[in-house]
Parts: sequence; C-alpha cells; structure tokens
Amino acid sequence: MNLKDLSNILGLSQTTVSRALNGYPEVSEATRLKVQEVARAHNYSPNARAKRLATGRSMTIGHILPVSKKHEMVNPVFADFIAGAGEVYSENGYDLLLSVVDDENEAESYRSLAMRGAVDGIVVHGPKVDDARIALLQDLDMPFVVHGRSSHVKSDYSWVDVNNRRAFERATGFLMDLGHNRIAMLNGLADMDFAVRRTIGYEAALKAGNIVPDPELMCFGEMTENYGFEVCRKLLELPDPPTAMVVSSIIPAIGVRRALGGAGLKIGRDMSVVSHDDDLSYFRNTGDFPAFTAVRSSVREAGRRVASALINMITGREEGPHQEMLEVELTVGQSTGPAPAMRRAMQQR
Amino acid sequence: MNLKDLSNILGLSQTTVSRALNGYPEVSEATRLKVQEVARAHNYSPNARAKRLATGRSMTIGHILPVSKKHEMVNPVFADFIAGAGEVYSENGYDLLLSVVDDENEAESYRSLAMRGAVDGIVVHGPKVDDARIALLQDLDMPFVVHGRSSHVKSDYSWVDVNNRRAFERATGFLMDLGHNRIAMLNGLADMDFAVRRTIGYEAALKAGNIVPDPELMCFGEMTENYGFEVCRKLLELPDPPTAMVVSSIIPAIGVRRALGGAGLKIGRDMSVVSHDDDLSYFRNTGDFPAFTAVRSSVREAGRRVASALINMITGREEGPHQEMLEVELTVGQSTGPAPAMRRAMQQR
DNA sequence: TTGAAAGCGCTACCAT
DNA sequence: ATGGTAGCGCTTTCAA
Repeated sequence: MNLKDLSNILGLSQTTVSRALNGYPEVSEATRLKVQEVARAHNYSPNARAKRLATGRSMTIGHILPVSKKHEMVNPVFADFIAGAGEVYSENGYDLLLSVVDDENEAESYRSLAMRGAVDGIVVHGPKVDDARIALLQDLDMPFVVHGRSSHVKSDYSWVDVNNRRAFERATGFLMDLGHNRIAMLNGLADMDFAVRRTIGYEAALKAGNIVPDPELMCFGEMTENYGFEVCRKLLELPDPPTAMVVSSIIPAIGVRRALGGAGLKIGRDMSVVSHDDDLSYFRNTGDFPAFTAVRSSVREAGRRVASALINMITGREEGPHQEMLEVELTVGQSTGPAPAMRRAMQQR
Repeated sequence: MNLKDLSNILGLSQTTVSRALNGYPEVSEATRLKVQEVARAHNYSPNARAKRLATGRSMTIGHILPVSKKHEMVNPVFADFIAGAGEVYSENGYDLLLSVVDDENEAESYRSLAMRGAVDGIVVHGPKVDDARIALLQDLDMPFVVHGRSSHVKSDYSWVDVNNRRAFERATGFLMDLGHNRIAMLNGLADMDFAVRRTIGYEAALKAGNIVPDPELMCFGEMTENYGFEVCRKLLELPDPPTAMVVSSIIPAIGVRRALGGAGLKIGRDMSVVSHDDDLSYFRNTGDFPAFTAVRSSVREAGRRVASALINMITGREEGPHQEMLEVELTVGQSTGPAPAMRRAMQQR
C-alpha cells in the first residue's frame, strides 16, 4: 500500500492525501479526517526511503562509537546516553544510526556519513582536550552537538556538558569539610576533556583550603575495575597514604573497595570515597557504604538535551551554537544514610 | 557532486558511470579506471537516499533495544554484541539502525520499521522462552535472526546461540569433579530462554552425579551486582550452605565476592565459583582469584555471526533458516593459574 | 480546497 | 561496451 494506491482508493490526488497526512493547513477538515481514517484502515505508512529522497533529509542522527583494537570495556555511560537520546528521536520521528568503527578509521566514518547524506546530524562522544572531529565536522558542514567539550578548540560549536569542574570541586571540598587533607583523585585518561576539567576542580578545592596538590595522589587511566584496584593499592603503600578519594566512576570505585577490603579497610570508616557516576545500581540498597557518596550527573538527561539541541539546530528552530551546562548534585545515595561526620558536613554545604 | 555532474565531467552517460562504480562486468577496464579516478578526485559518493529508493533496499539492519521504565542496567552484553555486528555491517556497506523503545511499545516499533521500509532485516535480542516477536516478524515478512533461541516457539526461524546448556553442564560438572555436591546456581530471570537452558544443563550435571537438584540453591533474577550479593548472603545463611556456585554473569559474581568478603570467606578457598561471561576485564590480571573460572562465550563473535547470517539471508546468498550453535570453552582465566585441586580437575576434563 | 506534473539522484531495463 | 529512459514513492511547486 503506497500513496498512489491510497489516493486511488480515496478518489483523491496524491497531493491532497500527502497534505492531509502531513498536517498541511490547506486541506479541508472533512477530507483530512477521511484520509486519516482510510490510511489507518489500510495500514498505510509512507515509505521512508522515498520520503527521504523527496525531502532531501534523512531524518536520521548519527552516533559514532569508536572501539579500539585493544580490548576496552565499552563505556557503560554510552548506553545510558543513547537511551536518553533515543527517547527524543522517537518523539520527533528521527532514526538513530549507530556506527561502530575502530578509532583509526573514525574520521573516514564521519566523512562517509556526511557525504552519502545518510544522516542529518551527528553526536560527538567522548571529546579529547583537543579534538580534531570538531574541525572536521565544521568542514563537512554537518550539524553536530558534542557531549562534553574540547577545551583547546577555540571555534564556536554546540555542546552539552556536565559541570565536571564544579562536581569535583564540591566533592573534594566535601571531603575537606570532613577534615581530610590527603585526598587522592582517581581520574580518567589524561587526554580526555572531562578529566582535565575534573582535575581543575579538584585542585581548586584543595587550593581554597591551602592544600598543595600532591602529584602522587593524582591518578589518570582508563576507568576499569582493575585500574581502581591497582591505583588504590599503590596509594595505600605510600609513606603518607590518603584518607579519602574522589573517583571518576563507579567501575574503578568497585576496584577501590576491593583493594581496601584486601587491606582490611572499610569505606566510610577508614577511607572516605566520593564517586562521580550516574549508575549506583551496583551499590544501591546494599547498606554497605554508609559513607559512600555519589555525584549524580544524569547521563541520560544529557542524552535528551543533546538530541533536542541537535534536532532544533537541524530544523532551524534554534539559531547559533547551543551551549548548555548541566549542574550536578552531590548526594548521599545509601539507604542507611551518611555517617554522622558526613551528615554534619552535608548540612554545612 | 552527483552522478549527473560526474558523468558530464567524464563525458559518459550516468548509466556507464554507475556501472563502473558498482563493479558491473560490462564496462571496459579502461573506462572503469578512469571513472574511479575522476570520482575519487571529485570526492564523489553516491547519495544514499537516492540509492535506497532506486534499489528498494535500505541497506540498514535494525536493532531494537528495549529499555524498561524501572531503572534497569543496560545490558553490557548488548554493547559487545553490537560491536561485533557493527564490524560486519561496515564490511558489507550496511548501516545499523538502533531503536531504543520502552518495552511496552516494542511491537509497534518492529512494525513501524518494517512498514516504513526503514530496514532490510532485524536482529532480535534477549529472547524469552516464549517470545512473541518471532511470530510478529514472520507475520511482517521481515528477515530476522535471533541472538539466542525461544524454546516454546515451534516454527522454524533463524538463530545463533551459544550452547548455554552445555556451558552450565560443564561448569557444574567441573565443580563436581572438585568434590562439590552442594552447588548453587545464580541464574538470570526465569522467563529468559538462556536461563532455562542453563538450568537444564545444571540439573543434567547434578543428575549425572546422582545429586538431586535442590530448589533452594537455584536462584533467578536480574543480573545485577546487588542480586549476586543478596542471593549469596541468603545462601550462606542456609542450614546447609553451598560450597560452590555457578554464576550467570560477571556482574552478580562481583556481588558474590563482596558477600563472601563480608563473611570472611574467599573465592577459591572457601567457595568455588564459575562465572559465565565474556568480559573478564574486571578481574583480569588481578591475581586475586586463583580459583575463579570463566566460561567464554564470545558475545562479540556471536554479533558477527548473527550479522553475517542476516546479510546472507537478505541477499539470498543463504536459503532456509540459519541455525548455528556456538560452543564455549571453560577456561581458568587468572594469571596465577588455578588452585591445585582445580588444576587436577581441569586435567581430567 | 484540490490536482497535474516536475523533480529528488540513483538503478536497471532495453536499445544500440 | 555504452547510452536513453523509465521508474522507485514521495514532496512540492504551479495552476485551476
């Protein structure tokens, strides 16, 4: 059942039927209702391929997922983000094109998507401090929104970012309020933009309390469980080990817990830990970490915002670059509530 | 730059240029080289939208990711699978359409994809024991391949599955060889097909050793860390607790470790654990679990197989239903090697 | 308010 | 081996 068939059945022209179905104003209400009814009755849905050619838009947003050759855990944040973006796409009739490429061919993949006209816009994931993809997409004249930012890129572009600096400044300050002055930071890879911003926040908090950041306590690496484990072990072996740590994600935080357990230590008693993550399902309702805190960043919400912004740009509903900062809250996520000292500090903030 | 422009530049017809570019045999080698050269020089790539309309194929495979309303961890297996499938798609010029829907609207989503002609085929994820999607897709006349199977569906359909039954039979048998006779099973949700097959394997192994399966030791649930934790705690409180367990995934296995740790017990010494999972990155190189074993099921490889099969079906390279079983190996994944008792058992197998 | 017809950019059939 | 041309199924002018 295509438009021609449908219009024949209705005894109307394809033009009118098309207009009726697409909400054009110049169709009489009677006709519109009739058309809609018959369309539904015959289970008509317009052919997406034809529509795309005729309109010149693909109604598709591209997401590129770079997967490195070396086995790297696929970022769990990615899935959450996609879920949020996907919601918005469905609501607006967009499809989501997911391109899995190994990171060497990444540029080629963007280029192909653009030149083939396969997508109307692209979402950039995991920006580096100095990310070449931004210039590439500008060059290709492809609408895009970055999830995060790229500090060294000076041109104007659209982004939606979480306030990573402030999140880590608060997390660190929170621990300082508890009386800590040896606070370690377990961060992501040093060339990632978010990692740089988190470092800045961490250092700012320390400096505000007249603490000189100790390079020995500042760690960078891929955020795996084992990374958390190894780094925590090393930190514990220092002559003057930290008494608290801010951790970039729940995954290394699991490793931290394991390392501490191995040393007979306990989170919330012997080590205060603040983890920056959205997904607390690993720890939720366990009652195991009375002093375990989390910074909620709402990756899923970020996905929604990025998708909306991009669609608005594409459809011209929004002009210049969309730049949006999402603030995060510092929450104590455990059912048993925070330890007493922590609760006191919380109330001060 | 479109085909018309390009053919004008070349002084050839669109037909010839198209043929040259698409590898048709009736073009002279000289022309072909010339065309390819000029195409490259002018950075020509054929418009995907036009191509799709003209050929009647969308060169796109759909994956539907159902996300339930209640916060559920997005299955990490999904990402691995997608990575494998994505490779094959790239190699064959297919795009991957990812549709994120809440599980109530899932059927509608399949229907829309089919009727709009947005995809040439669909991959079905996470089949239930009795999965309605199979009949739906057959009804829609949409080529599809199931990752896994649906035991209660009697019709013939294409699937690629891991031998879950055998994996759990071997894992359980392996533990029995170590002398265990109280072996718990931490399985996935009971209505998932893979969970049923794993249960069958588990029971078969026990029965082969004249052990009557104890319902108290058989647990089903969503595979979260907390699930592993809670279940393990309950198991330890039994009058006659298990001495070993087979676990369905690495995530609950992490919870198991935590529960054991809380009780002063250690994997490999006080509790033998076999976990069925692909991703050992949580534990790799830690040397922490000399007796921790894993069944590698190669989800990524499964993604590749499913994608290839589907493409072969679509292009008619393969006839009837594609049904493929992937075997798994039982491996001791730790750098420190298995504990002595385990090593002995391994050698017998 | 409705309809006829010209594209959108490619493929594929039928000629030559 | 090469070219002319009729679609693919829709949208969108332009005319009525």
